[in-house]
Amino acid sequence: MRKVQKISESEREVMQVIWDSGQSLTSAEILQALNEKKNWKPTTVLTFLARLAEKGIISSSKNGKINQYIPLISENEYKQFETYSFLNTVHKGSVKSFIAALYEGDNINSEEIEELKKWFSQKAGE
Amino acid sequence: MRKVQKISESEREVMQVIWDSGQSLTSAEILQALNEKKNWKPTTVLTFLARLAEKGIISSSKNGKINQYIPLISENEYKQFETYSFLNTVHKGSVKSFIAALYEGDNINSEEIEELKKWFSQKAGE
DNA sequence: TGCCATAAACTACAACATGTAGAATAAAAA
DNA sequence: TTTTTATTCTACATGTTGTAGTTTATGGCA
Repeated sequence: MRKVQKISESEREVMQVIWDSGQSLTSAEILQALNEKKNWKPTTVLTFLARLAEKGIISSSKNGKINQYIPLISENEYKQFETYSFLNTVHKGSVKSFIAALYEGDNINSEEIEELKKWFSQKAGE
Repeated sequence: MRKVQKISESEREVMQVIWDSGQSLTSAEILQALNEKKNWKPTTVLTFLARLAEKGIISSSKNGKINQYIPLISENEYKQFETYSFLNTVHKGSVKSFIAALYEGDNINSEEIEELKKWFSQKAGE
């Protein structure tokens, strides 16, 4: 995973469309997918795409006059990057601190705890 | 926990001093504590303190001409807030997605997993 | 009691991020 | 060749952040 840069909320929404599609998309396709939820002008979305390219998150390749946009990093890779930064800045790198915050803040319920217990048991055995 | 606002990196460093002290501090005390690591002018730190007060993270009460700065939310409460926002924006609220990102990104080692397993066993029994 | 040191408040400003989109350009279609 | 249209450039207001000088208020001291 090369040097990733953080993306903004709007950029994240654009990426979600691209990641969800599982393939490369044209701006028209991206526009259409965003159409329902967002009220962005086409050029606005194009700006986001340009910025995502600058940030090294996607690349665009021209096919005639139409661009194909393809992710350079997967959603998972990006999440890993964000998770890692978050853990370090807010929790000084401590996973335990993170889990404790979830627990104390009631952001995790007993089902999730059960699930995680299973998950940990399994992983720990590997 | 009232409506908390996110704080910047520098503001976080100032808060760390206050939180670590476990009591209310004067700006002089804060300055001194920051002195070793940071090269901030006194007024710079005062600006951070003012912004922290605006953001509702601390309050200052005047005692003569000297201010006492005291946290309005604890470090844990703040971490809970940040953790909650992070989980929602990056992981769509899924704890499992978070843990998976940690695991896949090699941000958690087997000792930590062991530790968390214990932690979960204990918590789940409560 | 009036002056002075000093703590705090106010003001300032550059750099960057973000949302927003019009204007210009390039290239395909008619 | 003219027209349509996708993409690139340019622009700009607003907000955040780091940084700190200037002004004001106030308690201590002469």
